[in-house]
Amino acid sequence: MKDDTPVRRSPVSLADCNLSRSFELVGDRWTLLILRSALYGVRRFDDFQADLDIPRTVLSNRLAGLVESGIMEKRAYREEGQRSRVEYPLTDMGRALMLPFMAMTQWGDKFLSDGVMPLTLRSRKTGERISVAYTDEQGRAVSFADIEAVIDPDARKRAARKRKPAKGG
Amino acid sequence: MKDDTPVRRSPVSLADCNLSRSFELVGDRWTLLILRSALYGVRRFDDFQADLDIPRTVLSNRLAGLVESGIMEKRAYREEGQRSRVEYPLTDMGRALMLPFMAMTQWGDKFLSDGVMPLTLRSRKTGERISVAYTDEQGRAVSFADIEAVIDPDARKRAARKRKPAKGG
DNA sequence: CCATCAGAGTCCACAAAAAGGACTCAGGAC
DNA sequence: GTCCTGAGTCCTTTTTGTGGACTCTGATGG
Repeated sequence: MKDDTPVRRSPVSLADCNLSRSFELVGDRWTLLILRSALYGVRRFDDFQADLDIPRTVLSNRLAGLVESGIMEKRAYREEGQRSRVEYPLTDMGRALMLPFMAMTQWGDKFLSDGVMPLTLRSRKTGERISVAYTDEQGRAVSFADIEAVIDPDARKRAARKRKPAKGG
Repeated sequence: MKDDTPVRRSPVSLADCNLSRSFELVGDRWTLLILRSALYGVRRFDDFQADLDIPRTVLSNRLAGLVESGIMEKRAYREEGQRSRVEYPLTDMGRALMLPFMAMTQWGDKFLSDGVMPLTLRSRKTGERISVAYTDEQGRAVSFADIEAVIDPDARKRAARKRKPAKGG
């Protein structure tokens, strides 16, 4: 973001930063791996457990947290002549994590993969390879070099006003 | 990715998945926060420490890991008439994390923010707001609904061949 | 009606990692 | 020589994770 100016502190406080807030919900090794499996389609307790070889206590805690955050849902399901069981499908909020996760996958593809990519995206219509990139308002890709960050120094105040609009919002 | 087929296991093993490999390097709460500060421009040990209020032992360990991964660099710097000290700038590999991190920020903006965004991106040329999105090969934005995932079942084998090309690569 | 099975957990003992604070070490400046 | 600052290390306490056994529930089957 900066090239030679010495930055001593992040310009956005941890409490106001939507990135660090995201990390509070999903920024934990097991949570990230659970979400990876979930985005691949896994939904059931024992399937997560076997897929990731995660301790059952940890899985139980993480799933509860993800449900509380609204990223997953806890729901009963019933297979043919089976009794009712529980599954953990992603909500819209959870499915929206596909974009950052694919951006991260792309990063891994580039820097960690020997050039082999087990998972790629393609267009249903044209079959073209799809990637994640910066785009402008017309939906045209923009190179990283042409981008600058904008910090809104009043974000904290405006957030406070939004939360209790009685006091002047 | 799937809508009603029951998926029992991830189609890509943890060892082959470039997403889970990425998480091995950066998928830890403190590591993610250190990288956030680094992308904001922070570089020095005590600055990271104060910015994040991170225990010094943890910071020390994490920075060593990030240097070993090639995400950060450990380098001496010298200010005007000061003695030489150490800084931790991001490498190209580290700076490339801006894309997944901005994708994650966008997710936080949408789901966690009350609509307030302290950090946004804009085009240096046109001033337009920049966002992160799926794009096709011509650099045109594509909606999520038009995308499908493609799994390469031979990725594991091809990766092995790439790593020791003497045996037939 | 009793035993069995599978999914979805909980409980407990042990190990690893994080938190917090004091301490060290190096090299200029005073 | 003494002070100061940046960049760590060391040590103790607390928290979290790990791994395995155990529980609970409701269908199935003999």
